[in-house]
Order: sequence, then structure tokens, then C-alpha cells
Amino acid sequence: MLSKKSQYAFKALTYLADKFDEGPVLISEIAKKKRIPLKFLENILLELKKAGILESKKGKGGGYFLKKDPSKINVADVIRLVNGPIAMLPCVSLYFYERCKNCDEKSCGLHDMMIEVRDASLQILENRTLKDLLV
Amino acid sequence: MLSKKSQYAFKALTYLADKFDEGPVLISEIAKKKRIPLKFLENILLELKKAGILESKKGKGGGYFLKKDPSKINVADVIRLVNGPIAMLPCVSLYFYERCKNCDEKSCGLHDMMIEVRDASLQILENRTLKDLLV
DNA sequence: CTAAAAGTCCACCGAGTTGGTAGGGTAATC
DNA sequence: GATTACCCTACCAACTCGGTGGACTTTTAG
Repeated sequence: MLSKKSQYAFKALTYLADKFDEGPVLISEIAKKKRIPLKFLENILLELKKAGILESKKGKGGGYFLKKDPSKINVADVIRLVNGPIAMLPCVSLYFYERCKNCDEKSCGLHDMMIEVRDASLQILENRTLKDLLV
Repeated sequence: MLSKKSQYAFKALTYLADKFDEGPVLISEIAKKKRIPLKFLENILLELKKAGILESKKGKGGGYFLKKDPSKINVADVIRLVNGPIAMLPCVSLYFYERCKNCDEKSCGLHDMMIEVRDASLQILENRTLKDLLV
């Protein structure tokens, strides 16, 4: 399951994608409209900014906004950034790989199955952007 | 990601599947061969017994063993039991469904995408049993 | 030019869960 | 009586989900 943080991140990002090119949006506005705890959201947006997905402006008329076009922001990337691995096991993760203790990957049925699951998920997630999430 | 608990559960179950019909296997043997913390494994096996997947026998010659044939034990069921939902969001889970706050499921792009991911994963997991994990 | 207002930025705190370690006691079986 | 599952309690470290308080920066009003 995606963490609450990830779920909030997606709600905030789709909200900002919807308002792309309308200038900065207040944290408080996003929090209110999307029912996200304000202070928690603050941290999430800051993290997304540090990762280069968002940009912010301080002072009056400030707020957060997408740094790139919604069609350029990949869903899989956002998940990896906020939530971590997409794979169900460390030993089948592409970006967070860790070797399995006491388990030969060449002869591990679980390993093989989880690679299938990973690829099936990535097939979908890698080919979707924030733009696709808007209806 | 699957929890450590789930990973240990699968290691233990495949070990027991491999020794199916060889009589009870000691917790300590599984722990040693699969490098699982003994006390942690104790709890996991007990939980699997209570769920009807394993059976146990006390005293000398005792231990744990599969209650059903490995080909009758579904991978998806094991994951749901030990790890929880397979879906990435509560609002797209079949067995652990929870409605999304402030989000109309009929017009939520995230919702639709996550259903696709869920179905792709289930397509694989629902059609695999413990027997398939043995090589 | 200065001060207040508007916002982000940031450090820390607290409860709850996860993943352990350690110990011991009870009940069943050989 | 030895063996083994079963079932407590207590403790610890790390992480997640949230909240609090306040410092910092930019804009605007006077």
C-alpha cells in the first residue's frame, strides 16, 4: 500500500496540475480543498520541491506550483520518490535493489513471480503522467 | 513492499512445502536453514496455523507442517493474510476496501490507474500456489 | 524607509507500528 | 522426564503520521 504521505502527495500534485499556469497556489488552499493536514502537507511539498518537481514563491502572492508540465511528470517517479520501491521485494527492485540473504535468486520461485508482478505494474505506472490522472 | 514478516512467511512456507509429507518440521530447523529470527518465526507460524494454513504437533517428533497440499495454497491469500491489501490504495482494494475522503471515485484518474495495477498484479498472484514457488 | 503581513522553511515532539532481542512459564506428547 | 509447541512480558531502535512553534524571506502599505 502507498503511505498516507504518498496519497497526499498525489492529491496535491493533481490539484496543482489542474491549476497549472494559474500561478502559485497556497499550501493552505490545497490542504483545505484536499483535506490534508496542513503541517504534514507543508513537509510533503517541500520534499517535492527539493526533488525538482515543484517550485515555490514566498511572500504575498506566493505559494507552490509545478516546475514542469504535468505531461512531463511520471507517476512511477513520484511513487519512487515519496513512497520508495514499487517492487514487492528488495531483491526484485530496479532502483532499490538489495540482495536476498540465504536465497539463490537463480532458483527462487518467489523471486521470479515477483519480477512478473513488478513488470506488470511498471508497464502501467511508467507510461502514465500527472496529466493522465486528470479527468 | 512486503513486510519482513511476509518475506519470512514465504520462506518458511516454501521450506515446508518442500518437505511436505515428511512429517513435522521444527521451528528451530526452519529458523536456522532460512536464517529467520527464531522468536519472530514462532509468532508467524502460529498466525499461519490460526489461519488454517499450517498444523502443528507438540512434544518429541513434533513441529509444523502444511495443513493442505502446496498446490491448494494460494499466494494472493497468503499475502493478504500476513501483509494486508495487495492494492496500492484502500479505495481500490477488493478485500480491504475503504472509501476515499473528498475524492469522487467515478472521476479520479488515480483511482482508475490503481485498479489497472491491482488487476495486473492479481492476474499473476491469484493464479499461483506454493507449489509454483518450488523449483 | 520601515514595519507588518503573507508565506515558506525548518527543527523538534509524541503516539503508534514494525522488526526485532531476551526470558520464562505452561501444556501436550513421546 | 525430556522435548517441543504455545503464550506471556518487557525492552529497544527505527520509521510513519501528525502537530507545534517559530525563524526566515518577500511583498506591500504607510
